[in-house]
Amino acid sequence: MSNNEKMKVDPRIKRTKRMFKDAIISLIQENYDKSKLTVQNIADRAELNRATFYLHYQDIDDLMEQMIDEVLDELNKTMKSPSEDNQSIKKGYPAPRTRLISFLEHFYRNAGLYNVMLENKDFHKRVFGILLEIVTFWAEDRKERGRSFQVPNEIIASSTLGIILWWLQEGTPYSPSYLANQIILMSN
Amino acid sequence: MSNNEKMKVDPRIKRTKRMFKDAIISLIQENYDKSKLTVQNIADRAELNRATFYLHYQDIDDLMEQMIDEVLDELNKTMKSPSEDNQSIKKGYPAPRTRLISFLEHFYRNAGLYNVMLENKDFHKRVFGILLEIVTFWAEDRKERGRSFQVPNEIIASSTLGIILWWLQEGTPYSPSYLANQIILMSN
DNA sequence: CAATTAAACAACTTAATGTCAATTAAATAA
DNA sequence: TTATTTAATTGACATTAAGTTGTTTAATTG
Repeated sequence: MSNNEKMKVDPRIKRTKRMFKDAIISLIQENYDKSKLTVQNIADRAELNRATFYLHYQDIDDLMEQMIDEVLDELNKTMKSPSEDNQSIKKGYPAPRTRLISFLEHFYRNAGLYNVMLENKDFHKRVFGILLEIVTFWAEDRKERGRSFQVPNEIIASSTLGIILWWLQEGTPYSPSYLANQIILMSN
Repeated sequence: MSNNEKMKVDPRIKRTKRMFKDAIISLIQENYDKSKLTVQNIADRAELNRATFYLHYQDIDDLMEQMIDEVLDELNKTMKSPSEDNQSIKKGYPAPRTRLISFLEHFYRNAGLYNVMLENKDFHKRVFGILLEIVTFWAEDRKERGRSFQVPNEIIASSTLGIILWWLQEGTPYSPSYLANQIILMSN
């Protein structure tokens, strides 16, 4: 049985990991100074022993990576299920906008977490990859309708990511659908 | 006499600081793992004593900050002088594009450094501020010519920054002027 | 209940930080 | 050129964090 399957996992482990994750997020959000995060700090905030940390993670980076994997799994799920049983493929062209909105909504819901994690270069790259897929799909859609772009997909994806970064930074001042409109507007 | 004036600075200090800066840049560029940068590493690479580091900097963050200040001073200089004694103000409207190009050229010349430093949140914000100025100036220019925008300046500035980030990440695949064209194209 | 496994805790090793005093070497001004 | 100033070197030391280990306590599961 692959360890990908949902194995029954000891509830103590679930709880412990949840506590470490919550701890690091709250610390980063108030401290703002990731360079002076220590394992001791995290353990203190989680109200767990420092040694327990090493039972689950190699080091702080490892904790971050696991959090990244989780949230990206969730993002991928969000992106796949609701846009495919939508009208998207069947009706033809409301797809791109819907897809972008559900993407943005996921960011909106997890703004605090994303705002922290997008500073991580690796995470940044992976989000860019997902965005590039969206934009490519979108460009093909336009092509079919005879209105192809002059601007490379990478440029559109990276500018969209830039906007999202700023939006999170500023505390998500606009709604996901307004932002989606602005983004679509810019790419025309 | 203000310490703002160019004081004669001991050439030993200049050399030492230069060596620490070069050291940290080269380390980050190969390691890619800023979290495990140590003062000892930096001193080793600089071929200087670790204690000498503390003669000039509080800690690694302080070194980074000083580098940021320097490069932004330079950027500001680049932005001011050449666009103001150009045809810009006199002739009226070749300004915005010229301004953007000289901005991008500065990034192009210092690509390695910027690519490292843009991971720094503070630096990122300051660059965004400069870009916002450029974009605002640019929007006013359009207004005068009766073609105002529907998209907020912040959106344009952040998407431009997103493009620049990606461009640096990929090793500056396009020329500054090509990129400037793409950016201007997108904002229409 | 019995076996298993996680968490707590204390003790310890290693590595990095930050500071200091004494000395050497380089730059500059008289 | 010499004297003076100031930077850099060096080794040492105290402090703090990182990791690891062995043992005890407590929760989970069959």
